[in-house]
Amino acid sequence: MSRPPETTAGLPTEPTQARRFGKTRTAQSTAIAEDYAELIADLLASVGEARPTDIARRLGVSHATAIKTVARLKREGLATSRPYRGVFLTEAGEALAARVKSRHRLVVDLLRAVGVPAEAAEQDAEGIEHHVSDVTLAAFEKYLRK
Amino acid sequence: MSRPPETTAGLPTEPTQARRFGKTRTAQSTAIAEDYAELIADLLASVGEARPTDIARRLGVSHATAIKTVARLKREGLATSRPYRGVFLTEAGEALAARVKSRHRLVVDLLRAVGVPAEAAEQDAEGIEHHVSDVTLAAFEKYLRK
DNA sequence: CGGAAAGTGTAGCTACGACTACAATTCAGG
DNA sequence: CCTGAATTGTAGTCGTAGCTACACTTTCCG
Ligand SMILES: [Mn+2]
Ligand SMILES: [Mn+2]
Ligand SMILES: [Mn+2]
Ligand SMILES: [Mn+2]
Repeated sequence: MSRPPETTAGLPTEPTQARRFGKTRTAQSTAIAEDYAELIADLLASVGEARPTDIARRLGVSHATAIKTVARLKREGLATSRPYRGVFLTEAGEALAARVKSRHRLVVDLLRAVGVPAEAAEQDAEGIEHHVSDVTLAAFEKYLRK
Repeated sequence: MSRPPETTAGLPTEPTQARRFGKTRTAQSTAIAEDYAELIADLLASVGEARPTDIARRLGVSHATAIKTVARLKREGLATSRPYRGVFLTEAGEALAARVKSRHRLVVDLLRAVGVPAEAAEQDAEGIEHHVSDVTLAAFEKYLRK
């Protein structure tokens, strides 16, 4: 019943390290979808509609890029849209947006709690949020409650 | 002397949000270079050489992928290598590796300090480390010292 | 109500990072 | 020393995410 060690000579074991890097790569591929979902939900809630141009302006990309990525979200069952109408989220898309939003808040709160200035916390959270596992998230919550 | 507001109706202001997303995108494009630099430095220190196959195994990618990315590091002045010899780091590459390594450690330490279990901390740090600004890093250090 | 402006969509390009398949080189055992 | 295994390198393909340029709708005003 002995498992292989997780580290040798300072370095983690090969399979362990490969798994970690692999998960990080996966997270990066979902990061964009998550940001789009969150932003679309925010726009729908605050403006009432999510137009490709608005999405593009918010993200700081060209409208062509935004439209292409929305097409990917549609392919993945997260969004819907019809030509010259705004973008909407499917149930799956809304669920994702909700999860992402709460994660975003939690990460910002944790950063603030350990003394990170507001603007840096907001900035860094935008990237960090996509790499925080559920286990870590739970630890953040527990820490913040105390 | 009045600056434009950073938020309106819950959402950050357009230019603010666009800047944040843009920085996150940049961070993601440098993340891979950072991990390669850190790993090559570790291999050089612990094994004495950094072979493409070893790099590939550690990262969990094919050797072809590793070789191509090393080529990019060379193009960017971070690494050197000659056919069928191992990979080495330039001064710039070593400097990057050192910075990345200390950041990695700090992020893990911070996560552990707020109660994240060891393996989750290691896993998540691998992604988070690329999105932690100097300001946040300084805050982490200060928090850990107390 | 008819344009012009704004918004939307498409085409075609680049760069990156991943892969497989195959070619070339190095290196160890016999 | 020579030959086969391991390593290294290269070619070609895919998907994602950017961009600009251009075409097509919609919408808003005069
Ligand atoms: Mn984000
Ligand atoms: Mn976010
Ligand atoms: Mn990393
Ligand atoms: Mn790292």
